Amino acid sequence: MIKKTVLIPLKQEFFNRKTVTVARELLGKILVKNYNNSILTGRIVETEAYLGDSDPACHAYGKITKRNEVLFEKPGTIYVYFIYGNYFCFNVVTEQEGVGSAVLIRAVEPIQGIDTFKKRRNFLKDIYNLTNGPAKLSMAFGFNLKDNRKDITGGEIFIAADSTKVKFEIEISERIGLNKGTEFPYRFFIKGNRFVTKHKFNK
DNA sequence: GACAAGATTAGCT
DNA sequence: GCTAATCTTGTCT
Repeated sequence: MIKKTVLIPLKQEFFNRKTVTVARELLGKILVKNYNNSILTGRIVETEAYLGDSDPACHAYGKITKRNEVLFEKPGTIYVYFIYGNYFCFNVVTEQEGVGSAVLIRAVEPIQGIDTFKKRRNFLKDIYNLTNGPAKLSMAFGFNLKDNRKDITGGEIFIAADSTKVKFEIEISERIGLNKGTEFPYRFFIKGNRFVTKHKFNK
């Protein structure tokens, strides 16, 4: 049922564009992690754009600190941060070096390694609940602070184009879970996909 | 050195 | 639908 596909990492140029563009085009792409000789993959179905200079909700808004400096690195850098005590969120830095912007991966559709995902998610049976949230997918893929600052264009973690070329419609909404900057329509997700986070905007 | 807040989730009602 | 859990980071003293 799962076709063997050739996974070629997206290059740095892909991320060296406007954050909103990258966020939209990341939909349908394949998130890949090589893990102890096995491989974990998932189709990206939901993203959010965070723009550094003009976006109060972005970690990079304001001044550079030790925590957010990764956001100003070169495009294609992985930015993982810890939140609410227990959870990680997985971002990819966009635009040119020195611009503090990134795309948050909010949800993926599991493709390979579902057994591993389930194990990491406390043997959850409902696959629609495995990776439909930024912290959930980070748990399933095993992302943590050790992955912060890594290069996503060539390493054990990367994003590949979808060779199956499945067609889908893109839906846009306001972002989720923020106190500031919620008015920006920077959230992108695949219309009708069951692996998108269940939320008020998604009803 | 101490404290408050946060791009969330799980679990219970 | 609501609330607790949980800890890193930034800011202030």
